[in-house]
Amino acid sequence: MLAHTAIAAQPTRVLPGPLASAMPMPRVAPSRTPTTTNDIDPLATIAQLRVFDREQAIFAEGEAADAVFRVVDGMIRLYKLLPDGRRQIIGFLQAGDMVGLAFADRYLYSAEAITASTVQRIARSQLDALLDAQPALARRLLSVTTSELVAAQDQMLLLGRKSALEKLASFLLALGRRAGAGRAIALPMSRCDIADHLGLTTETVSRGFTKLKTSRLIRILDGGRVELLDAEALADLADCA
Amino acid sequence: MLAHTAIAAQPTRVLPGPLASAMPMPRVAPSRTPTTTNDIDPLATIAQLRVFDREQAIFAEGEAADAVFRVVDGMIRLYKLLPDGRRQIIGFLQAGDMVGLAFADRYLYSAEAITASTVQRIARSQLDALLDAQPALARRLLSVTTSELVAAQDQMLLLGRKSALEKLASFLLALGRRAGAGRAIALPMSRCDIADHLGLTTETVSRGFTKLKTSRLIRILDGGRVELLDAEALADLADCA
DNA sequence: CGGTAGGTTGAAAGGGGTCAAGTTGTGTGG
DNA sequence: CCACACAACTTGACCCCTTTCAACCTACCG
Repeated sequence: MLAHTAIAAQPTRVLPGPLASAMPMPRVAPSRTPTTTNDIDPLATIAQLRVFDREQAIFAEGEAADAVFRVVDGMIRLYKLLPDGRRQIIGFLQAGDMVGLAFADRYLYSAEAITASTVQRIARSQLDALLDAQPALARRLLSVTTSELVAAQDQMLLLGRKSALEKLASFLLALGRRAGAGRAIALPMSRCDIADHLGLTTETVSRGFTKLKTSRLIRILDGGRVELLDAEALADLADCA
Repeated sequence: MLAHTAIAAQPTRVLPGPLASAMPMPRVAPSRTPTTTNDIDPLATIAQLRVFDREQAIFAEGEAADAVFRVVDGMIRLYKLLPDGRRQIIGFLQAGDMVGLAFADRYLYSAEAITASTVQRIARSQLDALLDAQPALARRLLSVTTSELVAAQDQMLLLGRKSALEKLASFLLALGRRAGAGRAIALPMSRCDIADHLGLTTETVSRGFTKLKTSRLIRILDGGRVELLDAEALADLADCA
């Protein structure tokens, strides 16, 4: 349950701010947030783009929380550790998700890039100023945070009350819902990451994948991708959650 | 893991709004929220006070979410159910806590009074209007919601990675932190409630209490109250979380 | 091609669940 | 105020799902 091989704290490249508007417009929490305003994103104007390598740390639990982040591209894991090394992955973040909206003075979890990732970095001081200037922004952030809270509550139900196979089915369906469209899902995270997200061990996750494969509910494609062959049966397995 | 004997949906008494200001001023999420403004609470002006009996339902998962609530007195449980009846208690709410800030059009969990409770009911339409009139309120709600998210993340770590005894110790310490002051903690909820909050069974919770008792870490007082005899040893057991 | 990390599979052990039987506590009615 | 009924809680014995420990396989990368 270890292998936390985060390498460095400094991003590979730091792109200056103005380039932000040249990037593909990041949506705010796609499929989870009912976006109310569709005008130019005010956050993008004060964000600094940063690129992180695979397995690189973005910030660590306990560090001064001087910035919040929004994922533009790639995948990030957020996790908390117990003193003896047991790890719980709080969530996997994809394009559009916000990170670090804790409003505590220290980060309460760690963040690492799973794949090479691009994130917007928004300094706390600038965010506070922007919140003063644009009060409507607080309502959008409230909406985003509320969506995260809903996801967290679903995860509590999963962790507290579901069996290993139910957890795995729920996890794949949730990923599928985010990916939408085709039924092929990218699984860039390791079995260990999945285990630490679902409160299981790598072995149990692996056995679960095998069982879902032999039951013809999923199919493993190349490049660590998975196809959901029978979403309905999976939903049944996942106990409707 | 069942025994969900919620009785009625209508509150016992409905007190008219103006009385709100005569009640003891509810703090916003005590010990979890750094209260920034100390002026008269704007929510109280549009809130309607309601009293619920012990074991009475406040709202149920799936109902139209036409109001949010704030606990003035008593204790509330929030929970989600799986189709087969397995229950996960999302949280126990006490004075100052907010309920139902989901901003979905349906409640995503159920709420029931554990003890006789007084809550402020705030209609969604009125809350929206108030948010328009007082943009600063959104930032306070954002702060409250963020605190809930932090608590939810701690709970994920607990559910996913802690042993039964560690879960129980963490739970008692968290309650103790909220109660503050003396080390006697009120435990108005049943063993079944605690079990459904910690992802355990009543039997395991009961065995845990016995073990903590015989280890002289806690002492059971009358009226379902518990005294933490050795908070440090408990914190050790809880793995610092 | 060889080394290594990640993944799969097997066998055994254990923590917590399940089932069952007491015990305590509490609210109600006589 | 006491007696009863019922629910909540506790304790014990057994079982099972997941973990643990271990071996092996596979893929990627130098």
